[in-house]
Amino acid sequence: MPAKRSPARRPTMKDIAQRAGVSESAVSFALNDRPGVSEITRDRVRRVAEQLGWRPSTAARQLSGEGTATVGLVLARPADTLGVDSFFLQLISGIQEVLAERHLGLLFQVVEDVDDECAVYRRWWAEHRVDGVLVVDPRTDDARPDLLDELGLPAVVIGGAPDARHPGLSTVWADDAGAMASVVGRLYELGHRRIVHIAGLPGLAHTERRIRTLRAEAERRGLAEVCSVTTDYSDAEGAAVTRRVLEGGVLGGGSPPTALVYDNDVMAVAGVAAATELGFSVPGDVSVVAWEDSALCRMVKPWLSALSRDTVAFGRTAAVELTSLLDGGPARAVGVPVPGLIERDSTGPCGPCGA
Amino acid sequence: MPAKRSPARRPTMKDIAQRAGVSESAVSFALNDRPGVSEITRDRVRRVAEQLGWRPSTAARQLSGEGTATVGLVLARPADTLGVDSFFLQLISGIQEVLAERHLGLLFQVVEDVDDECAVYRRWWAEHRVDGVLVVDPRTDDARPDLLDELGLPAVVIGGAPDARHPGLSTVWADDAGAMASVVGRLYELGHRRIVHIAGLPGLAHTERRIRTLRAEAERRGLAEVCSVTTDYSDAEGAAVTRRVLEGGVLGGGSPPTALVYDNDVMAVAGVAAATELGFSVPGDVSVVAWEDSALCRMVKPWLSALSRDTVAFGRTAAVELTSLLDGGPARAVGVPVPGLIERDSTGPCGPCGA
DNA sequence: GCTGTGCACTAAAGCGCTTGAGTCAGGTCA
DNA sequence: TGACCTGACTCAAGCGCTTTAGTGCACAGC
Repeated sequence: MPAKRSPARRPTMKDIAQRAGVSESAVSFALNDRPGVSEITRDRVRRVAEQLGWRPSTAARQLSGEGTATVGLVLARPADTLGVDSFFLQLISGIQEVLAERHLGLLFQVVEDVDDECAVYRRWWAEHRVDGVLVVDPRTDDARPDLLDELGLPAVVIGGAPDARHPGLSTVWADDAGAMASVVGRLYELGHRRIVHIAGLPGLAHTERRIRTLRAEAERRGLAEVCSVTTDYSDAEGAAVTRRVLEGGVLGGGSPPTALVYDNDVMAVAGVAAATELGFSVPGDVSVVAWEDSALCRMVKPWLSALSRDTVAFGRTAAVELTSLLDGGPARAVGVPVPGLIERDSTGPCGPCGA
Repeated sequence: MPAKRSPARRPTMKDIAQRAGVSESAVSFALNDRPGVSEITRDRVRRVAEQLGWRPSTAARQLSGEGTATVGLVLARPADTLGVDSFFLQLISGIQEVLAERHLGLLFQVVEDVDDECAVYRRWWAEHRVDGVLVVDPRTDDARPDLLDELGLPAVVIGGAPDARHPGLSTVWADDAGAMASVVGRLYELGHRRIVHIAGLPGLAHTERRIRTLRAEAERRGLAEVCSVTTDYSDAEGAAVTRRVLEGGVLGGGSPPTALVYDNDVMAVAGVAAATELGFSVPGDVSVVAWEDSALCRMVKPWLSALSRDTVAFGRTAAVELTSLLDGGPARAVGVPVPGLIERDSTGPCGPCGA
């Protein structure tokens, strides 16, 4: 027989009942603030429970109809796209702040694509693993809301637009459209007329929203030479697209734009490097704005102007919505503050441009 | 009554039993590959289960003595330190690859410090939430191994040194000492005699190991002007320390070093920026090595020479060890390949230095 | 014919908790 | 005095599984 050190035993309600001299039910009532026991007994039970270091077994609790006290989050991005992006860890740490308070666990999974993600939801649901989920990276044509509806799994969509077709889902959304409009406005003010938007993954709801807004704003202002190019968010594509754009291969007329808006910080940094290599000075020849602020933006020269928002708070808000949903609250759509443009050194007036 | 769409019902073993015309026990035997049913019955049961989309309820399963099919990972780092570091997401995605295969869930939590981390372990244990845990950022004076021993929670320590005092814990470790020795060796070869190591958090086991090794190597080679400075891994401290070091405030004699070794990529990048600002050219005046390779290292000029390892594989290895532990395998200490130095443009021969 | 053996399968207990249906003492009211 | 509450508890069932101890049957050996 292996001399395995016998681990401590977990106390159960039965232990408490015995010690306190009452029935298990009484213990249950006492510990769950249900009527049916006197205050005196309740106190005694609570004390014993504390003293024994008792915590309810989530499994047992769940089996008798309560929830699992766990929410799920799945990230559908290939491992390498995940790398440098600081967004998710920040988001998650915001989420955790709220969940930890309520002793809710976070079940986390990384998968390759949305189909796998759906499979995970099904499995979690069938295995009774989670009470609800947080959905990130909503898409324009997204199978997930329908699925979650079908499964009856409470969910909040992070970064989606409010969606009338799924009244059961909460949404926490940032006003990308507003932010994009303000960026374009500011660039216009600085004299820029030729703008390229190096966007993120096509199909992502916020990517499409930004692209639409850019187009709308351009039309409104009568700018013909404005466009978006989608990428995979990687530094490699950021650099490649930047080269293509600056060599005149994208905008009409064969000449380069005077302002570039990148959908994340990683691409912006890579883009600036690429631009510099091609002999473009930033912001002399071309202005650069990064969507998403982070330490990265202050690690390169020139420091990048960036759209900054409080990602941790974003996560917190999402978690709060989910807990409220779990408490039986109504599904809602709540907005978070519009990202603000922090102007550092990578943006400037359009000099001898527009020629 | 609210017109709530009734969600799909989860099928249970009872449903399968009925449909297949056998008892629940038979179903259990069939589905768990236990003897006691004929192959014919087993097949029939399996087919029915599949057709019904049945998955075992983790709660029920656990309540009857099986595990929870969940492992835990807690990250004890303040939210802001978490930011730019690509290490953890990579590690986690490696871990996931292995866990997903076995349908193990990953319970994830971010906390402030190790005390909180211990509290989480206790809670998880008491609530029966996890079958085992992955421990990261081992420290020189670490309370966690003792605690996990006491709780009898299977665990693998990621990045620790093999630890004879805790025979129950597995360890997955990288040979930092070897890597540091090789870096010092290479720098020595290039003519560098004055080296400063901008280390990570003090108290972290691998930080201390690297510092010790650096000192040992310096002594062995008779280098007097070599030292380590600890930081919090942030770009801010990386830059600040770099300035202090280059202004001669750290090494004896008041003159700057000719080579800098940074414990992560973020600090290395920030450091190069700081050095450039002070008028030092890289690698002309000072060579720079980053410990941990990532896209970041190729986003700045000059491209950074870096110690590279396969972090995703690191995570995979750790997860494999944990699953083997859960299967009743023995605790082991397994090494992963020593990080290799990729020489890019930030390292070069020590020119007119050593004067 | 009887016991023995092996096999395929069923019955039922039990895991730790919640909960609806009792039970029982003490008080109220007619 | 007896019917009737009410508050404080206890009982026991049940959640969905696993598992131990059967049960019933076919076949073998004496």
